[in-house]
Amino acid sequence: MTVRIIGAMSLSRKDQIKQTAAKMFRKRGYQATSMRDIAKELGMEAPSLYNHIRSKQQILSELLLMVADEFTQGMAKVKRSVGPESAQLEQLVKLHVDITMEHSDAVSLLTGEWVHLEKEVAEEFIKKRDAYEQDFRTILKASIEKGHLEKVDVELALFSILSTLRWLYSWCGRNPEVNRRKLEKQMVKILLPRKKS
Amino acid sequence: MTVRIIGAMSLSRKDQIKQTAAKMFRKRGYQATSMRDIAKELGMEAPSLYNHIRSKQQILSELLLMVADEFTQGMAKVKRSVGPESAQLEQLVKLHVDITMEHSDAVSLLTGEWVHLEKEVAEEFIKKRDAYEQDFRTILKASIEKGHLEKVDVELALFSILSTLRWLYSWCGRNPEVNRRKLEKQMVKILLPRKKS
DNA sequence: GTCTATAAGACGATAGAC
DNA sequence: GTCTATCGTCTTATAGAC
Repeated sequence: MTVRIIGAMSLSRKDQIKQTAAKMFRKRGYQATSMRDIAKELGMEAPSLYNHIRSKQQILSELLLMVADEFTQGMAKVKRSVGPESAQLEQLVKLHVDITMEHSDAVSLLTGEWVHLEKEVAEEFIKKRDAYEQDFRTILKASIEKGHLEKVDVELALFSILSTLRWLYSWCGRNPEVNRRKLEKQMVKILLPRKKS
Repeated sequence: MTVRIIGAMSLSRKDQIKQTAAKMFRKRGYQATSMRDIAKELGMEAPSLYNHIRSKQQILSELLLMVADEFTQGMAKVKRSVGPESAQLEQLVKLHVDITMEHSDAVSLLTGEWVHLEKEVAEEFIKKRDAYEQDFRTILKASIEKGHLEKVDVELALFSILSTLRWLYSWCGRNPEVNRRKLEKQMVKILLPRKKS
């Protein structure tokens, strides 16, 4: 049951479990984290977890699909926005910074732990990831073709940008005092080198 | 026993095991790959593996330390080279491309699977990784200060460059026909934007 | 909603025959 | 050097008392 307290939000037991699991999956990996480990961290016994979740797999899939949906919805909003593609690219960098700072543990699972999803959920996840990358590619390509960005190989530039954005969570982990605005600004400068005219 | 055949190199049984394990660790992760899985892939029974290796952990640590040493030695060679730092940076990009194409499965383990190393080996690995990054930082910093590169935040630029180079293995996995020279050239262009004068 | 007890099986690794 | 048999431990998950 969800309980609200004035000035703060008390998480439901299920959300506590998911949050704790995310932190442990991030540190040790999904397979190396047992239900006993998660329970112990929460001060309870492993079987008690099953009163709140159906399986260990459900924890992972809900975490990953939640973040994937955040990215999908963010991309939809960017696509609806008016203005040049170069401005949309800046919005995408900000989207990554925002989601990463909001859900850094869950975001950290996007890179390596999704392989432990069972077949059906894995397919759903990959579908969403590929659609996101395709949208990103379209915007980047248009921006380069219109001469807003340096002329480089689109695929390799996309790869480089996404590689950096995917690893942002480790940057935020090492620099917890990071200022969101400054980070966004520097990231845009490094990842989206404007064409000199 | 190692056997040489004219025109080809026959791997020792131990190297066969390491190579097969690397491929499976890459695809499913260290923890999710059992000794039985590895043995089956090689057409043998799990206990037979122990005639060639001492433990599953030994396979992982030898793979990771081998690649780490490749990077350490490559960096030493770059540091010994004469010429401007901007040229040294280009050599580093080429170093990553070379090692990644030569040992792509083992390289893929550098990003996520090193966390499964046992304490002592993990510390050795981290020490080497940190030393490598420190050398990279020194060269990058000098290059920016001397005005060879665009003026950007050194730490964030380093983070971005290493993020992309670390993920190169997945690029090579998806583009197997990739031309090494072209890849190096494009990487330099994207990662090391020269200052316009 | 939490517990204890336990099922049913996978794991890494060893012993010892051949 | 490979096998079969097996040890001891850990795993996810369930049953049922409270």
